[in-house]
Amino acid sequence: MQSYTEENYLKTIYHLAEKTINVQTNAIAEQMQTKPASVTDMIKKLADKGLVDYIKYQGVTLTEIGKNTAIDIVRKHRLWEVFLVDKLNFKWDEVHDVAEELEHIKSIELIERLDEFLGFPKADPHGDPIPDKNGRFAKTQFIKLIELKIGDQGTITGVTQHSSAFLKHLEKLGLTLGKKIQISDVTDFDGSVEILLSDKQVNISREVAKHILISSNGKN
Amino acid sequence: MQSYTEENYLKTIYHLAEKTINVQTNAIAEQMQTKPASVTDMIKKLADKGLVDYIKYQGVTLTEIGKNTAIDIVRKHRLWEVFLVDKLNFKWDEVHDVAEELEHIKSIELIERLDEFLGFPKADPHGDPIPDKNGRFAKTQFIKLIELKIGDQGTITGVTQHSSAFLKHLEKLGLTLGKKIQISDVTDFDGSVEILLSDKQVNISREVAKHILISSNGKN
DNA sequence: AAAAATTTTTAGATTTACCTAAAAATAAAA
DNA sequence: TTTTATTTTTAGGTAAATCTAAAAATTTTT
Ligand SMILES: [Mn+2]
Ligand SMILES: [Mn+2]
Ligand SMILES: [Mn+2]
Ligand SMILES: [Mn+2]
Repeated sequence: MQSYTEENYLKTIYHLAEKTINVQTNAIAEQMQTKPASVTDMIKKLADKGLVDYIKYQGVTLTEIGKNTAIDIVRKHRLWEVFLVDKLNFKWDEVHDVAEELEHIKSIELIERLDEFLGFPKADPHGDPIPDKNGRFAKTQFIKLIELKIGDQGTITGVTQHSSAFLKHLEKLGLTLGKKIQISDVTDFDGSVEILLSDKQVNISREVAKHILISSNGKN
Repeated sequence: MQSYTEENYLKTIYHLAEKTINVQTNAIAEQMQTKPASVTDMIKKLADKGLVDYIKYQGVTLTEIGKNTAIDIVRKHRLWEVFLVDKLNFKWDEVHDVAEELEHIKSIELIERLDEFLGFPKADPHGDPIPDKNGRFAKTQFIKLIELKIGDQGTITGVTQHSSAFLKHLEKLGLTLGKKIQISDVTDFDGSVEILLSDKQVNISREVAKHILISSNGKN
């Protein structure tokens, strides 16, 4: 059984490991809003428990057990987010912090029944895949909106930024999950992108375009 | 903002205060499954925070703020219990431990929306009243089944014991909330009570009868 | 290959929530 | 009203998760 804190470390390491093989102490510290010295302490503890492999100065990787534990926490987090949005009518930008707490409730029965109650959803309100009870989920192969060319079409299926400010911004522009879009122009000056929606046309900054994921329906 | 632990102490003191004015250190320790010395430490801390009034060797009482905080935790606990039973199909004997964790999730918005989602229930699966968002609830005036006389009728509306063993036992006997009963006999030998249900007749021990609450529909 | 910069670890403290053992206060019995 | 029993508090310590400051290792630059 892991503590609330250990679980948060495992989840953070899991997400960071999606970018780099060996996860660095400083990266964990930044993500967890703590100090590198504290991270070193915790890494040693997790290594003792067999949840991470650790070589001094070389960063950490999750062991099989550590990875499974992390995936289970991610599963809980995303299922609770679905609950909050689908059942309690929260907006997609309001659910993260509460799910951050709910993900630590320890009851296998609870989460399996919640999964069933929600109809075994495949993705959370931000388009992220929800692992099943065996930890399996489809590795979604999305393309970043920023990488699309003029004329390309697709459907918004995810975001890589979960801050309330960012999500509210998308909401206001009408860029929500499931919306079909087409790139109508890319500005030379600042790289901002002009997007054609069914009813209107919106302009988004390069920065925003970086964090939107598109499932492409083929070129043009 | 209180810690998980402080909240549990406040809730325990609140429940104990329903029996005695001044709550004793040892009573808290027993309820919290901890040592009296630890209780003294925590009491001092709660007193410093203005959540309890405390005189050395004289026990504690909740301040207005402390009481409101406790009631809010009780509200959360009971609402989550309703959720688990009504929405996730848990049995009434399976919900306590999970609710014990869920009650500490800190989000006013969450609990208000949950309340609404559940249809503003007035009582939890054990018949205990659910405080509204202002902390108000009807002081239910139930009588213990053990106090009924032969011929008395009533409806089961609560229990004063939440252990799984006890609740499963009641379930098996068909003694669930809302059931109408009539006392058909009280055994001299061991004080056990014979109860008439709509369809059958069951015999319960004195000990069981002590923990069932009845809303009486008048004598005989 | 040194020097400089960055990253990471150690050393030593702090805070929270516990504990045991012993002392002090209060309540009950003789 | 002593003596005895019970309750409660203090004293001193532990473990988890932090922190700051300084030392050590690694990486990058010159
Ligand atoms: Mn978390
Ligand atoms: Mn999400
Ligand atoms: Mn609790
Ligand atoms: Mn209950």
